[in-house]
Amino acid sequence: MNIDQIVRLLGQKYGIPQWRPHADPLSELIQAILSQNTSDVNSSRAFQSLMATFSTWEMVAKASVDDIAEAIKSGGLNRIKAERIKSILEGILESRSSLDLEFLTELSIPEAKAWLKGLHGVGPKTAGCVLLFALGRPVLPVDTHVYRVSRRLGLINSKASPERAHELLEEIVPPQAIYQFHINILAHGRSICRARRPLCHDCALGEGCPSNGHS
DNA sequence: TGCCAGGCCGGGT
DNA sequence: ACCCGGCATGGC
Repeated sequence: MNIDQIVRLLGQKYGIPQWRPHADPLSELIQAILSQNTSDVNSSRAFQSLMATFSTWEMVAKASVDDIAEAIKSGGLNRIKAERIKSILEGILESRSSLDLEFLTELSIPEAKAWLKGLHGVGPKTAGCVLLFALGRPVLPVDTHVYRVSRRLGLINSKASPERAHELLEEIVPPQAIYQFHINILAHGRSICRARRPLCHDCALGEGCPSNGHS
């Protein structure tokens, strides 16, 4: 089963998500950091609380780690995330002199990704979220669902590391299909395809799911 | 109750 | 190049 068939089957099962602009790149970055290894209920509460506590990102940059950690407490991992958010905002202010990441649109995808990953606490998944959701670039954020389900479907070698999965999947998935692939793989991974093992018997991507018949 | 959630870093092999 | 512990709250 090739990538085009999988994209089509996912589309039949979950619909074709319509592209819509998300947040500005800096807000997307903060949201992505808060979502790291955290349920979306907890992380979105933390983001709302952060916005409600501080009126601007400049205020967050000047706040103490303790105060930021308190504001995002409901998200979990709050101490380490508060340190990362503060140091990232301070770093952007120092290097760019304003808290604005729109300049990333002028960079190539590899350049923009490298710049983001240079920030402490920003890995491939977080950088990918900023590039795809805020800037509309054809980059695939490989989170646990994308990683696990892609291996289950046989799209990539089950032994590939998460880092390697990023490279492999970006070669496989057509740029124009990345957004819907990401959205629908998450839908599939959150509902049906939840088991951690690489293959299973109940992963039903319609009749053609290659995971059918495995145990 | 115990396990897990849209990662990433630092230290060890 | 991998592997692993740490980080921490809220939901089920």
